[in-house]
Amino acid sequence: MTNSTQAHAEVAITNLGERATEARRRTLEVLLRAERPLSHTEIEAALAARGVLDRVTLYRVLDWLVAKGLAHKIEGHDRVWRFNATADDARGHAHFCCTDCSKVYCLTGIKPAFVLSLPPGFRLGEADLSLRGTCPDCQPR
Amino acid sequence: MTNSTQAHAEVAITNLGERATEARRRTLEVLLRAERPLSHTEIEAALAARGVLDRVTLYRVLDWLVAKGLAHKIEGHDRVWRFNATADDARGHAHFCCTDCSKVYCLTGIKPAFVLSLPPGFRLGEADLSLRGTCPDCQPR
DNA sequence: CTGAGATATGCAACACAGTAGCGCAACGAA
DNA sequence: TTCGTTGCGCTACTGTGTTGCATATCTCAG
Repeated sequence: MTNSTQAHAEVAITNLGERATEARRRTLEVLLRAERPLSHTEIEAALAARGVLDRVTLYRVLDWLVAKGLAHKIEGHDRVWRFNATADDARGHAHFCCTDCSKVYCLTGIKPAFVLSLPPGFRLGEADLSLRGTCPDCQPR
Repeated sequence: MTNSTQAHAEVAITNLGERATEARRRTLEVLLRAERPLSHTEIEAALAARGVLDRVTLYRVLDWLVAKGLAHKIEGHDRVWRFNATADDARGHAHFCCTDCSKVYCLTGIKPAFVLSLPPGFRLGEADLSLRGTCPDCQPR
């Protein structure tokens, strides 16, 4: 499992004809292994286990991954970016943000459907549906 | 017009049995007069015309207005809160954020409709639909 | 009217995510 | 090897929002 994720990360990068540097491989690895979007800080912590990566470098690597389409970037309700290895149906799914622990989950099953009646002059690019509530871990039982 | 907005602001506050201080009146006034949600900085600038208000006080006044239901707080894509005098149908409408000038607009006509099939264990609180694109002012003509 | 308690405000200092500039290291092509 | 390009790390900075505490202002009982 561990090794296959490593390999997957490396292949994904080299397939684009890009340099699979240590920083990029390890960062993508962390994202691929996570089952929910991670914040910069969470990624940093995850990486720290095997040697630290500079804070700024991590920001740049994450932006790079997003630019190359290997990751996507979503915003929580705490003014923090979170990152996700891009899945098959990346575009347009909803996100769920726990108001308790503030973890974010991708809800790939839910897509926003809304009446597209923008006022004149507005041109639509993208739409995000973001839900708030409590996640399974934080359910008052 | 100017005076009626002033009066409206004052009445809205005193109607709640709360103290209509200078800071609160003027802040609410600015929000009432704006036709789109304003950021802290924009509000500060608008207030500055008639004497400055402390940055922190403004933050507190805004939170107070939100707590009292006189304003609501939305988040843009730039990690900045924006505030809006609460309209009749405040809950659940969509917001449009211009990717060019990053101004935010309320689209009270559009409400998210989505299939509510949350995975087990998730409990839904609120939902935000946020749209991105270019606003009328920023249309490449 | 006055004084005590509650509430608002202002100031300074802080916390935190994210960014800019710059030098050096690693790579890759000639 | 050399040289240009790309990536990395360090330091310092920006902008938004927050905390703590002292002072000012309001309210209301007496």
